[in-house]
Amino acid sequence: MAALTFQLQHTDTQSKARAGTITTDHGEIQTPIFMPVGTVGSVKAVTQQQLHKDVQAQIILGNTYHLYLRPGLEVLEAAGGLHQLMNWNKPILTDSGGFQVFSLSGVRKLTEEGALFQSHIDGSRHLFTPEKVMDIQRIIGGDIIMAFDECPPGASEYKYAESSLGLTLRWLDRCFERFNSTKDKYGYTQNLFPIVQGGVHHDLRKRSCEYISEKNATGNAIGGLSVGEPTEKMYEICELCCDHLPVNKPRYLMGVGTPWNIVENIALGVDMFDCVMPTRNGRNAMLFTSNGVINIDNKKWEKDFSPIDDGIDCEVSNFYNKAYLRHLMKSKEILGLQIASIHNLAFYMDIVKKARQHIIEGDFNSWKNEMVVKWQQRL
RNA sequence: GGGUAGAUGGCCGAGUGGUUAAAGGCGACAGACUGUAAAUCUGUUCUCUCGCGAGUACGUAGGUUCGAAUCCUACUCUGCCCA
Repeated sequence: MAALTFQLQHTDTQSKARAGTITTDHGEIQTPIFMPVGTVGSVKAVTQQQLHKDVQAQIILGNTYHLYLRPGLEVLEAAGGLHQLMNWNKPILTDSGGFQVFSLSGVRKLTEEGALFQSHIDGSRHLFTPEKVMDIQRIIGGDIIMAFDECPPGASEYKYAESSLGLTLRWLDRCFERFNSTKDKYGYTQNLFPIVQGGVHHDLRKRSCEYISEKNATGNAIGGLSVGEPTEKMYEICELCCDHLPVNKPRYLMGVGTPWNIVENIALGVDMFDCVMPTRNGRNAMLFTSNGVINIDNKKWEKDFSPIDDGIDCEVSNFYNKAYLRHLMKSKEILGLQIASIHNLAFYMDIVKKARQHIIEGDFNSWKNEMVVKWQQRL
């Protein structure tokens, strides 16, 4: 059992895109990669079998905050970790709950010590400290676990972003200290990824990257983007971060994004992505396809019996037609949510798979520029 | 045949003299969603007009009144009860 490694195989000449292979104790991950989000130990509406066969997921996410509240550490530990509980034998990455510090802002309080949350389930109070978050993630058993950070809103002023970053970096030291003084819980190696913060401010981001690089982690993450700032700002900051993070370690851009966001950020040097968009928007009738964006609820699809998407290698997307999926969604049939989620995830996986091919073949940039226009079209 | 309750916008259903183009729900039609408090949320939904506004509307036909979905009369239809 060994720490995560990253083998860089190709670097694009026209852009900063890279193709590589991450090796974990639960198998390999071909990068660039998209990681479906399975917050509570479930990629919503998609079975593990479907994740393997139809989506062809290589790694999925879980969330510390949610799993800690339910099913709770006792169950997770008794199961032998999340892999065992959900029968998922490929890699898992767990987010730290840092994003919940941001998104549950109505029910939490921040201090130097940590973040005091009020459970959205029963209102009970829980203190998350960097140490506790490391301990919880050890028990959940993610192959990759994330540092506990604060994710300030995209519009944050310099002063707030600076003090927030200070807190995040102090928390980072405590995360590593705890992580390094505890052991892998289930026999395979767990890896801690630190997270760059600093809002939209260049010097803060640069300082953050430098600080984080010194940790010499097996991979690094960029957080605090696509949280309200303009898209161009996101690209600008992302590029700056990529330029200041180690070349030979995977770079993970957290929470991004649309299909076009993903290929644009691949072009800037990002290797890993996660986002709720394919599943959440899928459940809400928005389909991302090879030809553009579809709101499958729209009347125009009522009698369109063509496949949801025959431009990707996914049996579900090829098999079901638009009129049927519209009917299912309008009827609030559970099958509709499943099909939409599987299709969107398969499309996302297809994007990163093709991106990788084009990076290796050397025509990534022109392919990307063509696809970005095509995918954004509203059908 | 007798009695009784009722008839409201695509549907269900509030409203019993003016603040009612008419609550609410459903349906329909759009929109939003980026490390998931989201199978959620928002908007529109009589006609004409970009809008201001105007015109038609609460079974049908009359009537009372300054004013009626709301009161009166007749009719039509529907539910229920009794024969």
